[in-house]
Amino acid sequence: MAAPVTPPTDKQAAKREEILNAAWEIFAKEGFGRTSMDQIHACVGGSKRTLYKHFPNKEKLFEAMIERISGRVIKALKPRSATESLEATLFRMGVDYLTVLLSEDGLALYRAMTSEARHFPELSRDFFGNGPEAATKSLAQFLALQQSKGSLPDIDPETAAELFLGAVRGNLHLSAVLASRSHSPEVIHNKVSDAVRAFLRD
Amino acid sequence: MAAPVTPPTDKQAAKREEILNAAWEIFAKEGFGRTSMDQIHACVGGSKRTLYKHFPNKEKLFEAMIERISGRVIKALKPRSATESLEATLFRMGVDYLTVLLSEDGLALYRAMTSEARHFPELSRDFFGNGPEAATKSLAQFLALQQSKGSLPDIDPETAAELFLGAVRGNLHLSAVLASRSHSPEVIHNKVSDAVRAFLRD
DNA sequence: AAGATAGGGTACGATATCGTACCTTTCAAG
DNA sequence: CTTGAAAGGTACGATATCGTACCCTATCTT
Repeated sequence: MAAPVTPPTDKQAAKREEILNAAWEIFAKEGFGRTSMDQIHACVGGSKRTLYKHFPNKEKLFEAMIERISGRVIKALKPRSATESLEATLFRMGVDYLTVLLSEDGLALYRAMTSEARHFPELSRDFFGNGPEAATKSLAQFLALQQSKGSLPDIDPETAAELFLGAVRGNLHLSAVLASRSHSPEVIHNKVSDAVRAFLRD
Repeated sequence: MAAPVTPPTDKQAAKREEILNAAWEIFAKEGFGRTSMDQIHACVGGSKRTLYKHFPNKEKLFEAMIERISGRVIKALKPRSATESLEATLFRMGVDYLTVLLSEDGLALYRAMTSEARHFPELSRDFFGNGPEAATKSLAQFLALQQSKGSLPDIDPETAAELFLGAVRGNLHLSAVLASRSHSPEVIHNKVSDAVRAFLRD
């Protein structure tokens, strides 16, 4: 006997996705406080009953939506395996990192997590841990490998990774978040290039 | 004849301060959306009429409060004149910068500006311009001076300043904002010390 | 084909919030 | 002492929002 209560899982899942997409659309633009369930309901269509069937309240909807988009953004942050030279790898990692951070979703997610960190502490802690901190650890691992090959001076790799990624962010992230400045790929490339040169002292 | 309509300006100003302090207390903890005028009114006491006499609505109160606290925080960011060695100056500037950024008010202000950047764009733009950007420019000026003395390689000073301050922030700021981690003065000192060493390549 | 189950559409109750109105109290000036 | 403006105290109206209740349609199982 198949589970009798969830046979048409596909449609339900599709509806769920639809709701989450609509919710993100509005939450990302307006923030948690200024977004009403009625707005989301109007955007997604259908009945309020089904909306509340999928997510029992606004908080739960917000959490589910954040976990979803967070997973997506963080996946884009995962470094690809490094087979190029030290300099090329640093450059590529920096560009990838900044590109995700400064993407529309990356910025909206960061704003949402910053705004609601006090009211959704586990959520934002997880975001930090799986996002920026994990990225730092990944880079640190790579740097440790390079040290074992003698291509890098013997500094604490995690410290070095943090310094490098901080330098890569520079003021770009702050200016995007606070001053709504958008940054072209060229600007990103130049900034990362500066950081790599300074890091490797060329 | 003294101005007949505003003789007790002192009391009015005192009341205004009181309101702004109460407002900051709650806004900083709860954010704009979750703070109600009734809460502020209850906290400051007195009549709602007088509250609205000083600030015609919630937005204006928020703006006035942000400008006030922002001015205070930014003033603390202004670098003292540098008379020590290059290394000592960099270190001191870094510590001062991080200390302000990671202070309770600094973090609350940053959260507020990030959360409300879309709805108070001039406010957050000014905050970025007078805060982090101005700090970068100050440091750049100092670095340019050092270059003219030959104590530093010939890189674009503003770029170098941005890289340095970014490295100083590292993950401390992110972890404080997103993961509510607090950082002792020792941690701050160590982090800045790392950044200075890397920057000067000692 | 018939009934059960999910979903659409909308109205509703409870509550909270913004900003105002009204009346009373304080307090300084003439 | 009188008087008039500023501030305290509180009630109120309008509106918005969260979550639920109802009722009707469509789709899927047996």
